[in-house]
Amino acid sequence: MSGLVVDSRETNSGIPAMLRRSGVEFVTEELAAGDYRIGNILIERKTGVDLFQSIYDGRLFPQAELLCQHAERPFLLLEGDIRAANTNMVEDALPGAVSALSIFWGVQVLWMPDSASTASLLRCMVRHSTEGLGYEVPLRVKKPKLSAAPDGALPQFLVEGLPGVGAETARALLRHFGSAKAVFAAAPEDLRKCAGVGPKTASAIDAALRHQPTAFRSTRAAPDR
Amino acid sequence: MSGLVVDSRETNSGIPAMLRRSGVEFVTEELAAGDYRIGNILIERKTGVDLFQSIYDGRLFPQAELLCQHAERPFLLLEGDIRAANTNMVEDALPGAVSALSIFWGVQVLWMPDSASTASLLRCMVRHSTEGLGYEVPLRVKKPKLSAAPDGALPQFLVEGLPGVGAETARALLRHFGSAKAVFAAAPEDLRKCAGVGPKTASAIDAALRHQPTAFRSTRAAPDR
DNA sequence: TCTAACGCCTCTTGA
DNA sequence: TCAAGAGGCGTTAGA
Ligand SMILES: [Mg+2]
Ligand SMILES: [Mg+2]
Repeated sequence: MSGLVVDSRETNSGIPAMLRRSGVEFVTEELAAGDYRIGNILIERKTGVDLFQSIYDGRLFPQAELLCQHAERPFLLLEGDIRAANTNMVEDALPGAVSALSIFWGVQVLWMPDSASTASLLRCMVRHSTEGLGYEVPLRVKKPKLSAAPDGALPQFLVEGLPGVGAETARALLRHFGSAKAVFAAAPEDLRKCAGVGPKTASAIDAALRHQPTAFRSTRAAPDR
Repeated sequence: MSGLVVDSRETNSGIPAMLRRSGVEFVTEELAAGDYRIGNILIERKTGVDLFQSIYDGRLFPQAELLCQHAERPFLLLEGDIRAANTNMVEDALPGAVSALSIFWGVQVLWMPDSASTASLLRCMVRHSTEGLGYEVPLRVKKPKLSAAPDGALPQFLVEGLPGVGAETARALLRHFGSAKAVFAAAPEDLRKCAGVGPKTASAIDAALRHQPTAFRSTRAAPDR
């Protein structure tokens, strides 16, 4: 996917320089909307002062509008101590603005404490959207290791993966059927014979085991669009 | 449209109380995913500590997956000085997580400085999504397009419980055998036909599935001695 | 999340 | 066809 484009007016924020220093490649252009573009992502960066100024003179929503016209995934990236910048507006101005931006325009509103963090975030977003994460994310983490785990740890862990099955039920199932393999092979009627498994859990288990997945979320490579 | 539903476990955050005080109506339920639901919007709220804890024990992405399964518009609402909560993790973990959630899961990430602002934000979101802004805005909603949540998460989760099997191998096994049930029923020789499974992994898997545990570590009752 | 270390798998080589 | 070795990839652990 396409790389990073930085709006020429962002130069004096110091962020482009930080990006360059950390080896991020980008081109500088005058963007019609937003400050940073990464593929279909378009980011408007604002300090607290910028933000309240925009709210004050009614430019915030038109700007969001513009952002939406130029990209599918609009972001507002707030930077620094936002609340301190609100000198003469009601407290609810911030939540109100964020709510409207997110609900009506689909704008994501992020916050970073300073411009160095903003640069890190941009660096990450560029990497993720051009190269992906580099691996598929594991859904199950902290497995009991085979050696030096108590006798029933691994089978219990396996069986606990079933929907509606926690530690108690997992043990009950294992006692009843003997092994994880047997549990996984059991018919729903037989599962129900085990304490803690009712009709709902039994059919959820059966469905989970039989389900033939067709698609997995991929994080290894850059997302398509 | 529909009103606000609050997860019962959010009660002690103080936010439901604030909402009630400011006259927002809501019902309390145990939500399967997320903390607040407004129509097709589902919001998971996290403080900095929550966030890093979730990253640390690998629950963040599975949670995001769940969020995506339960709503068309998944939100992550970060609260407070997030970065300050990162005590012992690589600095890039925060931007990395935010970027990944947004890019790969299509989660809309928002930020509010504190829980009072969160309450205001929720109040605004309820109002905005049920009544509109209340005044005329140049409205051009462009929905961020979310790819439909893939259906492989649960089977992958189950199969990943096997020793030596991570995200990659779990998917390979599921593609090869079709369902978790089939994977768990497979003979070691057949497991080996699958990329990523050699003799060691195959027999470790077989052993884990066949093993008949005799003892479980019990924490329910006081230890015997 | 990222980073680093480790272990396993696969493929190639060579006989 | 088999055995051995190098290299790459995937899994794990730790922060
Ligand atoms: Mg700007
Ligand atoms: Mg929460």
